[in-house]
Formats: sequence, C-alpha cells, structure tokens
Amino acid sequence: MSDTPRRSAYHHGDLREALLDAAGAILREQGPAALTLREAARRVGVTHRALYRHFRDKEELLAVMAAKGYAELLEQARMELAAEDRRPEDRLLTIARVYLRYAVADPARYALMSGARLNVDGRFPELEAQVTAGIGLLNAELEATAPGVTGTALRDAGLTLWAAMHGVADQLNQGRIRVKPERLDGYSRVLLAPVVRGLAETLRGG
Amino acid sequence: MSDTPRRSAYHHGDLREALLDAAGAILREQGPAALTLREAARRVGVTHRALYRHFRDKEELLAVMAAKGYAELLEQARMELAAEDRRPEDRLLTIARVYLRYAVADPARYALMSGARLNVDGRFPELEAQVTAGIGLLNAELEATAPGVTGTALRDAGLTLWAAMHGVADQLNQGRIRVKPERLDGYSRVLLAPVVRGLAETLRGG
DNA sequence: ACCTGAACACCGTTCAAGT
DNA sequence: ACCTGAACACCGTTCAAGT
Repeated sequence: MSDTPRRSAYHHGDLREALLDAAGAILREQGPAALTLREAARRVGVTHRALYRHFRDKEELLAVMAAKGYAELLEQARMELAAEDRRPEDRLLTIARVYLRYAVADPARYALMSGARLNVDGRFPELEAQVTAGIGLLNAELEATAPGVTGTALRDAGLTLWAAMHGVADQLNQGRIRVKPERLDGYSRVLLAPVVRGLAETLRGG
Repeated sequence: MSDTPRRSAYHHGDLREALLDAAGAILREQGPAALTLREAARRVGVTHRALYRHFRDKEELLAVMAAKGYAELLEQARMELAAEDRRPEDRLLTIARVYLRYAVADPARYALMSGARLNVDGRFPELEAQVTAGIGLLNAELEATAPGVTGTALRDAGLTLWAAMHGVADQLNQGRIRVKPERLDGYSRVLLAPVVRGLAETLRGG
C-alpha cells in the first residue's frame, strides 16, 4: 500500500540483479524503445545515477542481459538434448525447436541478443564466450551427421544452420510467419528440416 | 567558402529527397545511432522543424528509406536474373548473391530494412508492397526448381530460403563471418547451396 | 506553401557531494 | 561502499508565428 520505494532492499549487493530483472521486464512488457536506464532505476526505486555503480554505461547493461540470455538458451538446449537421444538430424532439429521457442517467447530480448554487435573491440568477452559456446554445441551435433568432416566444412555448415534458425526467428517475430503457439514446433520442423537435410548431404560429400 | 546554409536550393520540392539522401549518408557513414532528424536537417541546411512538412515523424522517414532500399535491391536482382539464364538452382543462388552484396554494401541500411517491423498496423503499405514483391520474385524462381508444387509448400520453402539469406547477411555484418570482398560471392554460394539443394529436393517430394 | 523560433518532456552521462 | 542532486548536451515533437 505504501508508495515509498523500498530502497533498503538493495543494500546487500542485489541492486545489480534487481536492475537486470527490471530491465528485462521493461524489454518484455514494453519493448526496446522503453528500455531506458532511468526507467529501470525507477522500477527498483532508486535514482538513475545509482546504476552507474554497477554498470559502466547502458551498453554494458545490455551486454550483460544478452550474455545471460545466451546462457539460458544454451542451458535449455543442453537439457532438451540430454532428454532426447535420437538420430543426429533430429537432434539438430531439437536445437532449432529450442532456439525458436526461446526467440518467440520474448522477441525484444531476442532482438537484443541477435542485434547490433555489442561486443565491438572485444569489450564484453563474457558475451562472446556464450556465443562461442553456442556455436560449439551446434557444430558438435552437426559433426555427428557426417563423422570425420573437416574443420572448415563443418564450420560453414554450422554458420548456415545458425543463419537459417536466426532468419526464421526474425520472420516469426516480425509477424511474417504467423503460427499458433501449439504449432510452432511442428512448423519449425517443416521450415528447417530441408536445411538440415541439404547440409547433412553436402557434408557427407554429395 | 561561405558557411551560410544554402536554403534557396530546396524551394522546388526537392527538400524531401535531399533529406532522404542526407539520412542515408548519415546511416552509411556514422551508423544508426547517429541518424537523428536534427542531424539530417543540419546536413541539408534547414531547421529540424522543416522536416515535419515532408514526413509525419521519424518512423515515416525510416519507412520511406527502407522501402527505397527494397526497391533498389529488387531492381538489382531483376537485372542480374535477366543477364543470366541458367538452371533454376543457379538462379536462386544469383538472388542470394545480389542479396548478400546489397546487405554488406551498407550494413546500417540493411539493418534498417530487416530490423524491427516498421509497418505495424499497416502504417506503411508501400514498404510492405516492396517486401511482398521480393517474396514473389523468390517464390517464382523457387517454383522453377520443382514445377507444380502446391502453394503452401512453395511459400514455406521461400520463407526458409529468405530466412537463410537474411541470417547469413546478419552474420556477415556482425563480423562473425569474415570474408574479403572479392570472395563474398563464392562464399555465399558455399553457405547457401546446401540450403537450395535441400529445399529443391524436398519440394520435388523427397 | 514552406520554413523558423521557442518550448516541453524526455534521454545518457558527468561532477560534486551526501551518509 | 553506495547512493543522491543538480547540471549538461543531446533527442523527437508540439505550438504559434513568420514570409
């Protein structure tokens, strides 16, 4: 009932987390244009200046959010892959399913993660590390479709598959592909199975 | 030598074009963050308020720029397709080559075109019309790879191919794929040929 | 018809200070 | 150590006016 901001809650080092949560909520609820440092600070009941104690500038806040997003996405992919254990092609489509669900669940967050490079000049190595881990996961699963492929061919195939997943994600989030949530998984499969097929055949030396 | 803005030049209805050119130059030279209405007005030597005579707001300026971009891209694709006349699969890869060259030539412009949906609520039908024309071109060429395919299967394949091209474009522009300009065409082909292959095979009912 | 000037409500960021 | 207040240089947009 009180409308005084509860400042005392953030004296134990959790202001940083509170700010990240608030920023994430703004992004989800109101979109990227509404995500300002001042609004995030307002939400946790703190002066906008307090933020600079925990983040160097706005870009650093965004980079940390993006890195957390990639970590979450990777964890979900690993869990799904551990739960299922099928043909290599199906495992790739499992990754695609997790990826697209994640992208659609929070479009603005996905746009932040995949958008204009935040890591210019290697400023945020922890963000780049998450992306690299994601590429690694994808390539490992790709290799299983064609054991023994060379490094370059594998990397190229990984880039293509990632590009296709990203492209479909963007089309979904821009409303150019319209799918009911319960049909998303099936439709992802329809769109991406031909890509997986073409890649696997090419890798196996067609 | 004079430092007075030449106002008199824009009394014949070309201020609108001058503003679009200036905005495009800012985007190309300094990136999206630098593209403000005030800066565009400064470049053509006019008060920032003059802009509102020609564009309703910033979003409309951006939408017009994006629509012009799509028109240009489409024209280039049509010219290249007219010049070459080969197997259907190669014609699709020609589209991909034109698309990626265009995206890489001006990354910020491409980001504007492919980025957050400007056409919310059908506000800019001319922009949507360009996109639709692009999809039409792609689908027409796709159909040639598998004559007689049904509408849905064709549309899905078109979405997948477009998604893959867009994804590769983003990876290139974010520096995750590093290619020398003279190698871009060849590398586009390496990345996208497997996709075209998988799509063609799937369309032909594999 | 087309452009300008002054003002408003916002930003991110810096400086100097409070506890 | 952590947060605040006041200020600066920017935005996009609106209102009322100039020619």
